[in-house]
Amino acid sequence: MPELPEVETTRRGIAPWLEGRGVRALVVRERRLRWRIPTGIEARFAGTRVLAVGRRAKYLLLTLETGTALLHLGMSGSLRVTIPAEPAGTHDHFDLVTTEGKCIRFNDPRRFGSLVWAGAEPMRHSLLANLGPEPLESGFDGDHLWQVARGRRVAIKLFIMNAAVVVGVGNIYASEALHRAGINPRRAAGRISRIDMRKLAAAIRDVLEDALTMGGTTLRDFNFGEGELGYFGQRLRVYDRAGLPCLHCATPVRHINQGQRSTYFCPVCQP
DNA sequence: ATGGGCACCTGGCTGC
DNA sequence: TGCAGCCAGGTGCCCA
Repeated sequence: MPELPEVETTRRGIAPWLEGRGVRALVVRERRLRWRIPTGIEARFAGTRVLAVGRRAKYLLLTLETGTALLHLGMSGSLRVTIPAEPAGTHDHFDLVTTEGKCIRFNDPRRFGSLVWAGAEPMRHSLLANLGPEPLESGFDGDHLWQVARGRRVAIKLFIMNAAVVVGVGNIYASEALHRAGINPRRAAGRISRIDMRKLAAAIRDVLEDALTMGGTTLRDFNFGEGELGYFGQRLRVYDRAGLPCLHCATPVRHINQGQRSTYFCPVCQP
């Protein structure tokens, strides 16, 4: 499910249950995620306290008194808030149990998610060290895109999905942002004008912020039954709409493959 | 350095 | 109804 807005909504959902709380235990049922959950990570969690729940790109950062753990939801991961007595279901791979009796439960059918120990300086961890700017923070704009794209022949859609360029732009929002910016996803990144890159940066920001607003309203209470994070019912303009009319000009939306992923665009609005 | 392709997994849907 | 085949929202890593 998760693209950046979903990850950020998850962060906001679990933070109130974790920040400042004591950790009773980390209970691992399945270690075989994208990377094997290290044996002994439980000892880092037990008896400590959660200082902060942060985010960098699509990684959630659980900052404990003992160091920081990185949690990634992968393609199909989700977190929900429950109680330890609730029986764990299929694909409920681990629980973070607080001293107040709450249980943050990780579910991930495809097991592309991960739980990694990053120690005292998480930003120096190899998974975080080489990431580009956050799209919703200062440091990301069209000039940045234009500068980094110079000389690059890769298709613009793959370019904006590259986390070294900008983080948090997944397959859905890449198509959506390019449609909003009126840019053909197959154009070479290095041949896009500074003006168009400014449009694109603004479109990326808008798409992600819209989704974030939607998620915030959809998931006001992240507790118990409501804690399941689904995909937001955001109105997608081109994604998964092959053959359907472009919402702007009614031309049928086209579907192509780029880098083994689906891309959707309007051939008229995105020449 | 860059770009292209593969890998990791399960589940849901489609079509025969 | 059963089943093979295909597709899925991520991303690190290997190779040319």
